[in-house]
Amino acid sequence: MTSEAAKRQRASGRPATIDPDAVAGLALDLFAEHGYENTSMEDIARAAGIGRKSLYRYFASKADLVWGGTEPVVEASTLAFGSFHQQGKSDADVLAGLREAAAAGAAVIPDLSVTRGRLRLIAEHAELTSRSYESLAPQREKALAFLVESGLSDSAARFLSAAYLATTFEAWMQWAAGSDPDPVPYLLAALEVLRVPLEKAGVG
Amino acid sequence: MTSEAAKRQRASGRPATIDPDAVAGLALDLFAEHGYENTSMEDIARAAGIGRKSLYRYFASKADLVWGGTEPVVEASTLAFGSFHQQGKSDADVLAGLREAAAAGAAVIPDLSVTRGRLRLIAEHAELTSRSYESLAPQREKALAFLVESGLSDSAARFLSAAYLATTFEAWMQWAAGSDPDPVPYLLAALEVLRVPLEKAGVG
DNA sequence: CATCTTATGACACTCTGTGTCATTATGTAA
DNA sequence: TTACATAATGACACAGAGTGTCATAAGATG
Repeated sequence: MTSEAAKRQRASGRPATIDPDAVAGLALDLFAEHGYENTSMEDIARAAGIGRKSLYRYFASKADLVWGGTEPVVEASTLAFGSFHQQGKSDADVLAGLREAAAAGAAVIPDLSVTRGRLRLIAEHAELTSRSYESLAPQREKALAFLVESGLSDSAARFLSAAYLATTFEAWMQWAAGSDPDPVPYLLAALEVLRVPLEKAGVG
Repeated sequence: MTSEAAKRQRASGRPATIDPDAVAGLALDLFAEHGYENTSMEDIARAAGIGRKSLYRYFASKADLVWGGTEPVVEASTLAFGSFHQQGKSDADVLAGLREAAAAGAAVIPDLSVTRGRLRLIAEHAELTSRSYESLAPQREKALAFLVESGLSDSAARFLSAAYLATTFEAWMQWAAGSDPDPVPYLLAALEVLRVPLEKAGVG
């Protein structure tokens, strides 16, 4: 039994026999070998030795096999947002908070080569690229909350958080397209195009 | 025969009998009445008095019925980018070019109330919101080309165009959620969060 | 061993999106 | 008027995503 399976273990009842991480990795291998659209959910289930319905119990969609494991990144970013405030820094320098959060998110990724493979697969398929808006929604919410707490108007905070997500995603894509080991310089360069509006205001 | 059908008319052969605009409008009505996911392509085809296959000949996907008619907006934005350069303005003020392009795009929309309805439908369905990345791709390319021509590095231009699209989309969504007649103030406010990096450089 | 909990997968279903192909309608030329 | 070319049309069939139901299997607990 893997650690992932152990996590799902309850006090009683049948324990999980499927390791989601292993299945996702296997799916990524199949996608790399035969192509994303040429690999059906049934193919993946068969290769994993499980049923198609069981596969859907762990992954709500085919895209979830690629977009996945972002919870630790969001969690690390959220912690960075929180500690940034706790350090009593100025609200005027919210951009520094965004930079720290982006870097903190990147820092918790265990295997960057796997992430690079996932991002390249995402870049190659519009169906997966589109998914970014949904998949990054939790990060957007955390950034929005941070910006509102920093004193920005709701409207300005929404604009800035939208730009924050779009630029950092673009940074990750640029990093994935190359071979540089460290994504952080890309993230910092991306955030250079952002600024906090002087009036901190929205429309009007 | 409508003007739209006339546009598709060739020198010879059977002329089109289906008006895509009418079909899309009818589809929007059905979505509003029964909900997006409760309305199948077959329902729409039946209501329009055509076959499902014919419906797919005019609209590549169900989402295309909602995301559609953006070509004039892209065209107007592109023209604004071009005339901005022709006026011999400084490359340093590329943000003004982005503002003009965004406003020019909004100016060519014939019926804003229809656009508001479409955007609200998009806001309510993650499936449609996700589509923004693909649907806005042409605008992203035009903005990217403009920024590169303005002297930005390819990397910085990609970051800025990503932020441009994300913020203007967010502006449209905020406008659609309210009742203000003019979307331009939202667009201008959104672009206030952008800046041109001083070194105009990318990573490194 | 009995029982409870949960994973599992078989079955059936709707819907999206695609491909093929015969048919029909209409404009143009002989 | 008669071919003829062109393109719209829709009938049929199909793969695959995603969902719902339900009987069964398997392991943990008492």
